[in-house]
Amino acid sequence: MDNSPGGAGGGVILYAGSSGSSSPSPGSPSSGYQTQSPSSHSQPSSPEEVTFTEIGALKQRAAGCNTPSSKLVFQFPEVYNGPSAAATPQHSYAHPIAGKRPCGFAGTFTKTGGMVLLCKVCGDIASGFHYGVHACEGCKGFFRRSIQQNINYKMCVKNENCLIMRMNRNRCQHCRFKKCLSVGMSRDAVRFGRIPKREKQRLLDEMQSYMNSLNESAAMDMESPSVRENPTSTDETNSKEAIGAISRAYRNIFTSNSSNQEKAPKRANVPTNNDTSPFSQDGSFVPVSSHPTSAQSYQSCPVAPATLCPAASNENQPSFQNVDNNRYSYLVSTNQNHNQSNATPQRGISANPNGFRNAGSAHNQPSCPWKLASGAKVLACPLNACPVSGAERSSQEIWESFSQCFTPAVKEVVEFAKGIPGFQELSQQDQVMLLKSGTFQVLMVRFCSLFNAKERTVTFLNGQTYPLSTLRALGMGSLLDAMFEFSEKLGSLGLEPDEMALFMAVVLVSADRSGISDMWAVEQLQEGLIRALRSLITRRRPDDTALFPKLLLRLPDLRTLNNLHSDKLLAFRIDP
Amino acid sequence: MDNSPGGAGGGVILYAGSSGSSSPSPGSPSSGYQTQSPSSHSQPSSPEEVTFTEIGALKQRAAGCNTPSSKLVFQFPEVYNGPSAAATPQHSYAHPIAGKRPCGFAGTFTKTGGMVLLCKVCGDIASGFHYGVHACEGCKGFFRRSIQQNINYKMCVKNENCLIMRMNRNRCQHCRFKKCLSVGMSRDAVRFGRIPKREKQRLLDEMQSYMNSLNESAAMDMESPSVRENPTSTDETNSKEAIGAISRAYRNIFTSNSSNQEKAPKRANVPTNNDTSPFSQDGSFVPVSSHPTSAQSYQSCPVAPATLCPAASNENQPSFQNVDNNRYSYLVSTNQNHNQSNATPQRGISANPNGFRNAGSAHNQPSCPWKLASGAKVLACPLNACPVSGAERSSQEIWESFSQCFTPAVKEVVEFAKGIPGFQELSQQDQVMLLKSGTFQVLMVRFCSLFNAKERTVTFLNGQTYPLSTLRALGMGSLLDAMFEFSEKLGSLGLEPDEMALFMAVVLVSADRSGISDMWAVEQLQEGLIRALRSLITRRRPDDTALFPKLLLRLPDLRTLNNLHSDKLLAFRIDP
DNA sequence: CAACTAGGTCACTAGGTCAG
DNA sequence: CTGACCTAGTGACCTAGTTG
Repeated sequence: MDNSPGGAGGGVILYAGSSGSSSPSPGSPSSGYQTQSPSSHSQPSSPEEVTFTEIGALKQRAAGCNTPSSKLVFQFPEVYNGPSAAATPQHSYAHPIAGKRPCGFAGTFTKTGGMVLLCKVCGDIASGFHYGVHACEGCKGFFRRSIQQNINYKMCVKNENCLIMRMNRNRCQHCRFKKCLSVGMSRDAVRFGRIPKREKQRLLDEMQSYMNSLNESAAMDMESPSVRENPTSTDETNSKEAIGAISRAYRNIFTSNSSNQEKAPKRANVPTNNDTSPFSQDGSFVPVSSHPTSAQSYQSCPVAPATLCPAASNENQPSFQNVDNNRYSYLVSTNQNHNQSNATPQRGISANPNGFRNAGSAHNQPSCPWKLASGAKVLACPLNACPVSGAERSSQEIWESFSQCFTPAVKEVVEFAKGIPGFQELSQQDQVMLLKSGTFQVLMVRFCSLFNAKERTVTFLNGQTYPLSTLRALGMGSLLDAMFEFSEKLGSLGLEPDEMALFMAVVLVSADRSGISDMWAVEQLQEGLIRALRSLITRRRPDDTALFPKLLLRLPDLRTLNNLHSDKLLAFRIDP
Repeated sequence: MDNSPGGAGGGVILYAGSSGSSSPSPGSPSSGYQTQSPSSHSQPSSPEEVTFTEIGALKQRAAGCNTPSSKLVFQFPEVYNGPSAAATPQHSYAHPIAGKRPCGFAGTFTKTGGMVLLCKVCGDIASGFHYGVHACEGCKGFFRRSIQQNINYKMCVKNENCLIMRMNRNRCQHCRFKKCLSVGMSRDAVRFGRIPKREKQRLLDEMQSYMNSLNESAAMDMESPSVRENPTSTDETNSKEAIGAISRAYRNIFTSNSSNQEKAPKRANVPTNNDTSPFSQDGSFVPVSSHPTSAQSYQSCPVAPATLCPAASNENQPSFQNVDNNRYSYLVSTNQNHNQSNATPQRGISANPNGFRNAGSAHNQPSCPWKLASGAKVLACPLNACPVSGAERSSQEIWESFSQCFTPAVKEVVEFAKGIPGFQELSQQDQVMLLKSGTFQVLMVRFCSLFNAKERTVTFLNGQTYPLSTLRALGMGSLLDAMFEFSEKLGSLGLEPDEMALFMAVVLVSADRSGISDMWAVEQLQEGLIRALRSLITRRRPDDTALFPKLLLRLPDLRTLNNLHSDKLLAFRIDP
């Protein structure tokens, strides 16, 4: 059973904060269920607080941190304090519901304790351990019906490797059932009765260590990374070496599927969809984070969180800064495959387009914040799975799922940065600062091709392509236009992959300087990279002397985009 | 969580009357919808009629209903208690779903407890939550076909901003599909299974608070006045008498300056408008609040919701839109003092940069400058003195001053109603109910000339004229467009003052029927008025047999406008 | 007993149909 | 092509039953 990383059965773990906020997730079982005993029902129903996920909340809190430098780690919820240790008692939330849990976590998972388990099949919030696996009510019911009636679903219309996520789990029964089996669902694996303490403890321990590792790794990714490979070292690498190293990093990280992206982002309208997914299939994603689930990621993520959002940097206000950082948004990564509904409506199933998985909650959507008419929320960021969210989703949910979408992309940027000769020689703090203010810009460059200036369309991560007019109608105004403009300009330069890679490196080290402690080192690095870029370009196109300066002129544009983007994000976060 | 905006996704809410019966929804799926047992119906007074009929369409569906004839009405909720009288019960819903509402409402309509949701795309009655949005069978099917077949509709022949309404939804596929996307329809947003209780409860709560707020404000204005004088008497007035009386009331009340208005608002460019009075100014538009219907708005949509009046923007939510708005420059209004910093940056008084003409004097609106920058609030209703309020004013203040603006207009409608032969014969409660649901519609007709379709401008009460484009930039989208469209249509009919007066009377008595205790009396009154209207028109233009039906076809449009308007208002009230 | 889950229920919806 | 209806599912909740 469990394969899951998590061990216990395998659900993906998400921690919830305690606070009360609430978000129940949409699909989640929310309160109801779990709730404790029936008796407890008495309570008002759900208190809202039950929330699980609170991601949002966490996020926020995380935001609070100021420490720029450090880690972006977040704090976790109280929950974790001491991990192993005695701990648990810690959080005692006052939570109503929670209240009842004796120990901290204990009990609960699901709700209160602080953590939430995700369905191993689709990533929605699990309502319990069903048929040997942590699964949501939907997958539980689906599996039940499947075996009870011994249904033979009709063949998958695609390649039998549909990625099953909450939002698309109903599109391919064949693959859904297959996924159920693959994650270990079985009538033979049924477990009744209360969870043995032993197992519970094990789960907790795992979570803890998981959390710890997350923190560490995250932090590491940014900070200490230096350690690892590529000790390229010398800061004096010459241009050729730098070019080679950067191109390699670019290729390995952004282009390969390793992560999960597809390669080159396709250009927007790509009609074809190939099927896609390079991603591993299922599990794939999930693990994306290696563990992590997204949820956390944010928080923790060291990476991400902070990093991104560069935007903030510009602002003066500190406070906002943090805010922004956390909220970053982003464009996605890649892989897209395209199949989208609108765009390519081909039938039902889409593959999952995005490679991002959705972890939990909600459905999808996400991204850039815009709202629409009635209750829909627009977060039309290409990184998002879908530009508009139904009204039924809370802002938190949307944010959450959005963040799941962009987290992988952010991590890749971090990896890419580590591949830049000399980057790891900077102090950890400075590395973090540059990433904070430059991630968005790097992503903008990277995903430039998602914006098809000619066709006036934008392809989202999930592969869906929307006409600019539509998005604009959704309220995406200036930012979108600015992105298009930028993409058009950059695209017209016709850069080769290696040139693009180098340019991205330049962009990163040219990011906002505020907060940099060793300015000189950064500038040296920048100079070297710019030199390399010029040499590469000049060498390749001796006649086109204008290209290099044109490229540099894109930097101010990126800065502006960064600001616009930050504003939007901030706005969304504050007032979704 | 969910967000909100609509709660559940956002449909527009309509309350249905109690009874249960019927109706239901057209397309409804079988099972579900409906209702409860008849038994429960017990309640209320109103007989069953739940009809919403919007004239046309609804009718059909509505067929079930009993009330045959007429009405277009929808029902209102119980919400209103009687103002005056003791009567109404309040609604406290005990359980949402439950069948019985303590009060009047009882029946359930569609899903949620007692209310009917409107399609977010076209405003028709929604058959459920499809593709993430409350939608009617038509839009659901249209969207399904669109994505399944990946249809690329041919370009809009107009400006790609066709207003999609039930009546014209099939006129432009391009815009209809666009609207579907903009309201959030997506294959990724599909939700299966039953509605989580929590969500349902939330929806109900929202409705309730909405209703309450409506009651307060609306009720107030209307209630008391109705009572008095003029026992006109006979209910049997013949057409001529009725015509005479109504024309007189129209002339005395709407045309004269008696009230206090300032003089004629200028007509901005209003070309034609016959006679018309310049309305008094003040009162104008608004108030819709009366009640209406739809409520919901979910929370507002943030974005663009657009519709009407009130667009709100405020600090809190800055969604992108706001952001955009912020960048908007202000226009200022006029005379007023401006003191705000943001507001009028430019010189002190600025002329109006944008072309607005300023006519009148000002009123009070303190800040009219639209600034939108930081906290500006937009409440761009023609009845308002100024479309935008500075951030320094609280929502409450804005609401209050706005209410001062429209109160006179509302009172005039009440006076006019009293002048309608037979109106005062109705019970006080029924008078109030009709006024609640019909005041906005009457005002819409009355102030039709404020909308200059040719010039594409809107003249506010205070005499200022603004171009449509400017208002649209402030976030007033669909409602404004809908109002323009309506004005254009009505204006093209070229009614004479007396015809207009009679039409207004018909509009009033044709308003939402919910909550009416003596339906028969109302219907009789309506019949008589319609007869009078037909006779007047026919007599005057024997050749134009199409005019009368055309006029009646405006009623559904008014209903739609009422809904749109209510949404906006609600949105503003909930989230200014 | 209390903590849990398999199954049952039935409130709901995606899609298919086919008359209009 | 549109949209009223119908059917096969879906999944939120509940409860009987299991286990510590």
